Formats: sequence, C-alpha cells, structure tokens
Amino acid sequence: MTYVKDPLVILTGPTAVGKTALSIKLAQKIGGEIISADSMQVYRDMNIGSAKIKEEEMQGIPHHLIDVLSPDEEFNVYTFQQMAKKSLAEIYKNGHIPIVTGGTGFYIQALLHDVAFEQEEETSHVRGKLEALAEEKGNVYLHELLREKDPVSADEIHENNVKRVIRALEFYELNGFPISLHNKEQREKKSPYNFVYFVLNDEREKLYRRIDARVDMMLKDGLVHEVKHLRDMGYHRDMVSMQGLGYKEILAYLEGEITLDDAIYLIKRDTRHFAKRQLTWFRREKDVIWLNKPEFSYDEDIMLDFMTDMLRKKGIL
RNA sequence: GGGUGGAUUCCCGAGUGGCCAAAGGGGACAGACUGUAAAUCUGCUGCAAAUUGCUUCGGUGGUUCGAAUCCACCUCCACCCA
Repeated sequence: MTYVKDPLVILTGPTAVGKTALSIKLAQKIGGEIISADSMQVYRDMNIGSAKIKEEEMQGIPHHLIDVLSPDEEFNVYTFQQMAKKSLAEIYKNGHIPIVTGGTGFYIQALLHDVAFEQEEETSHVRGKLEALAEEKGNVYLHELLREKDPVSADEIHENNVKRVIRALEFYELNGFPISLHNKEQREKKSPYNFVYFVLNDEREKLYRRIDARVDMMLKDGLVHEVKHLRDMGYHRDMVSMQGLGYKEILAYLEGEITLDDAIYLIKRDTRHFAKRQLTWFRREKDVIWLNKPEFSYDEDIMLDFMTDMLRKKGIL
C-alpha cells in the first residue's frame, strides 16, 4: 500500500508582486481554496494598509485566515500553524486543493514542514522579565547569559538582536533545553505534504515601482482614515497588528511625531526593504519554483499553464 | 556691479597640510531568521592583477617632501548690499 501525501500548493513572492490576482486565477483553474499566509490580513478592520483582497475580487473562491482576528489579538507562527492546519482539513474534506498565498515565509515554512512547537504557557511572564533585564543590563549582558545556557544559539544570534536572544533564553527557561537543539531537529524534517512551492517575482526595479505606486494608492483610498479609525477604537502601537507597515508610520503621523510626507516616504522605503527580506528568505528555501514574470512575458495565462504543468508532474492534478 | 558663504565619494554631511579612499547618517546591494516575522538583526558600498597599486573631494594652474585641506584665477549656487 502506498501512502499518498496530501497536496499543497504554495504561491508566494515579495509584497506587491501580484500574488493575489494570480492566486484567484489558479484557484479557479484547479479547484482550489486559498489559505492566506499573511500576518496582517488576519486582522479585521485593517483592509487598506494590508492590501487585503476585496470580497468581489475573491470571485467566490473560499479564503481562509482573512479577517479572523481583531487587531488587539496576538498572532504568531504557532497560532497561524494551528489555524492553517484546521483550514487544510476542511479543504481536503471539500475535495479541493489548498493554495497557500501570502508573503510571510516564516509562516509558510512552519506549515509546510509541520514544524513542531513545544507546548508553552500562554501567558509567559518570562519574556517580560527578560525584556526588563535587557533594558536594565544591556544587550551584551543578556547575550552572555544566553552563552551560559545555550552556547550554540549564542554563536548564531548576534548580541544586538535582543528579540531573538530573549526568545532563545525564554525557550530554554520554559522547556529546559536549548532552542538550538530544537531548531536543529526541526530543520531536518521533511515536509509531510506533496507540495509545489511557487515564488512569483519580477525585476527589482519594476517591483519597487509597484510598491511606490501601491502606497500612493493606499493613501488615496483612505489609509489615514483607516488608521485614525483603528486608533479611535483604542488600538495602539504596542499591539502586534499595529506594527504592520503603513500602520505604525501613519500612527506616528497622527501623533504629530512626523509629517505625512515623512510617513509616506518611510512606508515606501520600509516596504521595499521588506520585499528584499522576503526575497532573501525565498532564495534560501529549498525546492522553490521561481516564476519570474519577464520570463513569461508578463502573460498570466502562459504562467498558469506552466504552473498547472508542474502540478501535473507532481501528481497534484 | 560690490560683499560674504559655499561646491566632498549615489544622496545628505563631517573633515581645514601627512594618521584620508576620506567620520556619521540615508539609500542601494547582500545575508541571518523555527511562538512579536509587515518584526528583529548583521554585513557591505571608488577601481583593480587587491595586506599592494591606481583614480577621486567644482575646474585649471601653483606653493610644499606631501594638498580634500594653503594660494591665484575661472565656473556654478546661496544670501546680503546696490
């Protein structure tokens, strides 16, 4: 008896490259449902800044993990993984093919390789304690603390990367063994899915132009109003959701810290940086199929034919 | 027309005789990432046959062993007086 792995299609790429539009066409073509792997589109009332797909654009294709949280709720890889697995089960039950779309490579990885996360207490006060310690004694002190507990991680994580030093320390405290060991184990895992990992991309210059144009569009569409509304509802910068690109900058503008022009400049710049980071992530990822738009003459139909071809070869179609 | 200040490597900007291919910041580029990831962090940035050589600090000429730094003239910019 041959065990057949469940199919999983991933369609990702840097922000503003055109994933959403392509994902709809692909879903229509192969009978798919979409799972959003996006750390911001999960939040309700954050539509313009997160470039969330509109109801009418969905064309009846079911979308999962969009608008499922309120902006004051915390979202992280672990919750994403839990929710996404639940959605997967539903999609398989419907006899459809899941298409994971979105730009958060970290989340995609957790789902694709079914990375195991240790059971940790929900309300860990350990992190707060460590944050206070970092504040008080400085980066180097904390990093040395990590070196005592988990020298491998200390070597891997730069002392200035306080967030990750804290996480490593927190992991050790909560689980009693080093995160470096955990990571090593998880890295060796093979994906339990029969997957195809597409990364849509375009020439850097074109991508950057699209980003700039999209930010201008967001402003025209009322980004400032949207953020004002969120602020009026009591959401503030300490929340994970408000760290999103476009949100934190407009919030700073609304607080009178920077001008609107500065905010727009920062959103554009930081979104470009973000796109670059995404690309770095995908380059490192194994088994990805790059869909470089110029190579398809910017023709989506040619690209879709290619994609379905790949799916057939994999036995997904 | 007169006076003053300025012109620095992709940009801003420090440097006022050797320790200067030139601080710092930005951008660009590259990378890391396993419960904050649209977050957080790192590296790199004149050219090359590259522990050395070459070209660069508005232009030209000069002073000096040695100039981005001093002098002369020129060009452009800013402000002030006419």
